[in-house]
Amino acid sequence: MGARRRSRKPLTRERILDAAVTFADEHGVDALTMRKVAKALGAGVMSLYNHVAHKEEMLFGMVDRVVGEIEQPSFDDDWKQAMRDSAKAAHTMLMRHRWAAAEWSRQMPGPQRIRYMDAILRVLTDAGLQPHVVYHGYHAITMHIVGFALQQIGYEQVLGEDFEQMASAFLADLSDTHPHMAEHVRAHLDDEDHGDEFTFVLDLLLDGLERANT
Amino acid sequence: MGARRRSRKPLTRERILDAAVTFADEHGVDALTMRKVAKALGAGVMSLYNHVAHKEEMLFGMVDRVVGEIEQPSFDDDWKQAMRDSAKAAHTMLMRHRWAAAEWSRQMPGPQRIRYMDAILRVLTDAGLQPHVVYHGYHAITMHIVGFALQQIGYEQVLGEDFEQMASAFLADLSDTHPHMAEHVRAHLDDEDHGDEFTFVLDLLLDGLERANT
DNA sequence: ACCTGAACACCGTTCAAGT
DNA sequence: ACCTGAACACCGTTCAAGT
Repeated sequence: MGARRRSRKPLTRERILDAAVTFADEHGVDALTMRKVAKALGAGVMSLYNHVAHKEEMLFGMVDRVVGEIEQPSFDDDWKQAMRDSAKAAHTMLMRHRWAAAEWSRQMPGPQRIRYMDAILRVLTDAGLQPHVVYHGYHAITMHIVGFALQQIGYEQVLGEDFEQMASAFLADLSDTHPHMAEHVRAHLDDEDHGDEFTFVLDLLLDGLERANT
Repeated sequence: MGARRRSRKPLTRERILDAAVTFADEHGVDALTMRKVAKALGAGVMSLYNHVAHKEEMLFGMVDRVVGEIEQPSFDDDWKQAMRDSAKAAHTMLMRHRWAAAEWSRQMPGPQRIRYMDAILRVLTDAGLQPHVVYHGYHAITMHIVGFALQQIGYEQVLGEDFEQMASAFLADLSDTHPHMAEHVRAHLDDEDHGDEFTFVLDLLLDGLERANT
């Protein structure tokens, strides 16, 4: 132990994306730096540029790489169940790579995301939904997946701060001026039943799509 | 004309946020720099720090400022119509300030956003929806608003690039390997009926909430 | 073909000094 | 109380040089 250089293997786009994803998982995407990725690989900064065009393109590759971790939906199951499982898998991935949801919404689709989209569109099409319902459904579902992850991550981030005492003072203030908001925050705090909010809203969408098809 | 210093008025948080929003609207949030905001105001960089804590806090203020531009929903109309109008107003704002949707999902709610949330929660509550439906409904609706804006902005950004010729080459490739995806892209390109996708999915949600209430 | 250090043109922010 | 320039510790990326 104690060796400084990380590896003798040659640098690769693959290895760079790996290191970058690991770093972002651990330290957040804001702390992600070309210099730090290089260091994690025991290479000079400029060596990275032989395999990625620039930082933004590296981020593009990173998102696409983690999207590839989502397992494909089943084409045999009940379509709604297949969608629920696939959405859940996507959600789990976005919670594992907490930077990925924001980046997903910033970057263009790469090969893995195109493959993912194609699979979802196929499930909806095979379910017998009309083209315009498939079209809207695809957007509604992916929006829900990414949007929900973004919101949950933001919410959990707040919880990480000086929350316990802040919350009650905040609620006291709020109760006078914004009663509905205060009630909503309270509901968040006693996080009881809404444990499966993700599925609740997803089902709202799936049922809605089914009904819109008639 | 030709005066370099922008103004003799003293620096204010208000004026700083104004300048920053205007700059971000024009040049995008990536190009937004403390130095450039200062220059736009004819002030030294460090003067900004007398009124905002740091760049991140300035961005927080910027989002909250533009959220304040969304007009409050009506409490008299049919609740669904009120929600549709309010969602439309929010969407229009997010299209006017194209950086705002991404920032909305990154920043904590400020005073204006709390006021906005409270109003929406009130509409849903007054509609007679059960607490857990209000709770889920609020999230589903705001998720749709922000998520839709993010997706539309991303999509329009792609269109701005070397698209016309790229699209057909891209489609040819795609048709073989990802037929459903190719079909979806084609549907996007003939942007016919889906003109009101935003409302279509929103109505899916509103109807779903109503039904979930029984 | 791949790797790299030096250098450039930027950043956000600290600090100490001004009024 | 507000303003500011100089300085610090970083960035991403260009370039020219190495193998």
